[in-house]
Amino acid sequence: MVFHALSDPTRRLIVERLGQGAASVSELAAPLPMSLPAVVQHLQVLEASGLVASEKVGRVRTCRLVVKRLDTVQDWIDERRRTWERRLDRLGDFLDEQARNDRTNPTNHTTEEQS
Amino acid sequence: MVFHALSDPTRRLIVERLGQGAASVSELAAPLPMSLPAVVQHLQVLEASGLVASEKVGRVRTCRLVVKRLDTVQDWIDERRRTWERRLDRLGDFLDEQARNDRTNPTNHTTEEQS
DNA sequence: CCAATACTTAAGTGTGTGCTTAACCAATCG
DNA sequence: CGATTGGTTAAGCACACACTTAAGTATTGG
Repeated sequence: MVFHALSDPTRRLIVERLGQGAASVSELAAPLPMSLPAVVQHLQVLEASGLVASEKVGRVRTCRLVVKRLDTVQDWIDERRRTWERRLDRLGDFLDEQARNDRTNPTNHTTEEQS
Repeated sequence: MVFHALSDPTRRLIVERLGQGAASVSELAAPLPMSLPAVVQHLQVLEASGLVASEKVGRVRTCRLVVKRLDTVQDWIDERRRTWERRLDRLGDFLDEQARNDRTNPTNHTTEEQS
């Protein structure tokens, strides 16, 4: 749900704001060009995703960023990169092998037995 | 657009698949539980976001992952973390200052002048 | 106690998204 | 050639999404 939560520009703005420290719902809503209920709906999505936590004290709900949750995205990205680099390594191995074959058996680019 | 592109599970699957190397449209579609046009639509979103590039040779379109484009997400995440840590630093400074005041002037937790 | 503040809930609306089927086009194969 | 493969285009449909306004509920300050 984290990717979905971050797919909306308004929600990313809210996350950016919360990166600078906790804030109340109306503080978050103030700079945004939409009604307060709309902001609350965004906050619900963010909270459901685990990116934001909040607690109500008196009549004011204070929201904070759950930085740890950013790992979800980070990890996914990292995994893609790792897979990609492993692929390049294998490609390198393949080319090395080809080069070896070329030296021992020029013009034949496979490893199959000769009949 | 990158965040939006990655918000869909099917598109993330496609990116994961392309992480292991380039693939044709039908290769990408084969394991997915939907029609080929649906997959093509996902590929269009991914291509518009810059995460995927493709070129057609003969009648087969080969798609590849643009790993570099993952930086967009990575950078945003990193920036959030940096902001967060700067905030914690400032909080640390504030607490240090308080501790200093506590030692020189116990019971007064502000820095204002005594009248 | 009354009014203002800080949300909260509910209901409705236009638009976007993910998918479908059907028809089509172009390259390749027997 | 005609059939198959690989992909594209178009139209339509159901549901999700980002909002809105209106009406509520607590909490708090005067």
